[in-house]
Amino acid sequence: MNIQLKINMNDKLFIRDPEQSELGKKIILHSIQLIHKNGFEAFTFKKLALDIGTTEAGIYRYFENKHRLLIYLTAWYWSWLEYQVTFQTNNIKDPAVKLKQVIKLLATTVEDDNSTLYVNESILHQIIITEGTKAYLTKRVSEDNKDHLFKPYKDLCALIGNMILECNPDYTYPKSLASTIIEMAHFQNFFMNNLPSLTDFGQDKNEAEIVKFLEDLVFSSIK
Amino acid sequence: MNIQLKINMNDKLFIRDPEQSELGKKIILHSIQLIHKNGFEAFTFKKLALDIGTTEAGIYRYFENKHRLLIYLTAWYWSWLEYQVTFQTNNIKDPAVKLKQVIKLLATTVEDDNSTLYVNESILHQIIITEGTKAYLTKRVSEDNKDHLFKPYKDLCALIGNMILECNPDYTYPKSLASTIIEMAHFQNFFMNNLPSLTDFGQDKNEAEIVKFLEDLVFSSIK
DNA sequence: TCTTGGATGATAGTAACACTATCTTTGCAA
DNA sequence: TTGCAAAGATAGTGTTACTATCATCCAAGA
Repeated sequence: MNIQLKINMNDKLFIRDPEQSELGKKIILHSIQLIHKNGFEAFTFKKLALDIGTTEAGIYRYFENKHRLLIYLTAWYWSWLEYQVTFQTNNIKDPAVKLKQVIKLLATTVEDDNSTLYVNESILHQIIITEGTKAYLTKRVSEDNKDHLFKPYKDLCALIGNMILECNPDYTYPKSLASTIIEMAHFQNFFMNNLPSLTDFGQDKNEAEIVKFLEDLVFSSIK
Repeated sequence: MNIQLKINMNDKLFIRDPEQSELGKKIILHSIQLIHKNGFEAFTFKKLALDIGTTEAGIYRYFENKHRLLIYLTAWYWSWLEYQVTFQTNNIKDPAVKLKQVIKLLATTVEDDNSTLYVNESILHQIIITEGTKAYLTKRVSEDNKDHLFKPYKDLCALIGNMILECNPDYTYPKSLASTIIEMAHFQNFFMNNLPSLTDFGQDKNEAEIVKFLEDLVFSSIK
């Protein structure tokens, strides 16, 4: 089976759709590599252009600025992850089993998905851990939200929130618990690898421990 | 009673101690105002100098760059908060009551503390919500951690972790739960005010709801 | 076959940002 | 009174974050 996955992106995220051209795809591919390598702060369109072999102006024809590109990458990731969640929980009847599967998907290193050609999901996952929150932790968040730039994130959160309600329809905080496990899946991972004393996983640095912590957190809460 | 609170800062955080001079104190005072007003990305030493009525070079004599200044402000805040936590939970015997008090301190708007003259804790709290994680979500995190720049944050986390253990010595994830409630006290607040559909507090935007959510989360987990 | 328009390349330019350097002035302290 | 450190004043450099313009190239349509 050779299926290709096409994620529809909100067209306010870009000036010209990067999926519609070779240069556009290169921008996505190389920006993921560069941001991963040097971090978002050190990432510039000049360096990206040099890396690709095009010019700065060329990049600006696709994205307004690097912050928009970051929002694009995060939006792409959340959309892809929502698809993964839907796919991987399909046909699971027991809502608790379903929720465990989701936690695993959130907190475990993703394998590179070959049905998307110019995105390395594994590296993108690393970027989301370190840079993901910077997409919305800005003064522009409300404006950007009005343009629906964070819809994929909110959709995933709503999906998980509903799964929580499936487990316990009386639980009072499904959405907050959903956003908590999404963010903590990433933060605990970052802490484990960089500031281990903030976690209980410092010894073996094992993602499975994060999964166990989150499962304990969630299932204790919804009981 | 007129007591003044002096927080001892790691001297790797600055080039010249801002608490030792008028100009230094102005830098702290005005940087808090400017970052709060325009956000950390738009904040520059040029603008800060103009705001204070000094020159760019003057600021650079105190702080290496704006990122170091941000780490300074966050470190100050966490130290101050640890003091508040210690003070406000003093003489409370029941560990559960203690922990509830801590959650309230974390998730509730702080009043400006008049025992610190040139820091407005209330505004600083807002900054920490939006910009706090940017202090450590960088490529430099390990180096900065080696210089103990995040010690106040880690100390607070350890303190709360120990309170959790006081409630239940058998709980497996005290440190991760501590870092979770610290971060979530802020994230849920940010979401409530900016991306409300990620929370269950969209209607009345009441911080007391966040407190209830966190209490439920914590006490369900440690049972 | 010609042409036309859209994508790209090449080049240039500007304002702001992130510093560094140097020299002068000020104020207080030995 | 001299001396020294903090602060002010000014200048300069390389980089970042764009914007503008003009040339080229290529594929689709007339």
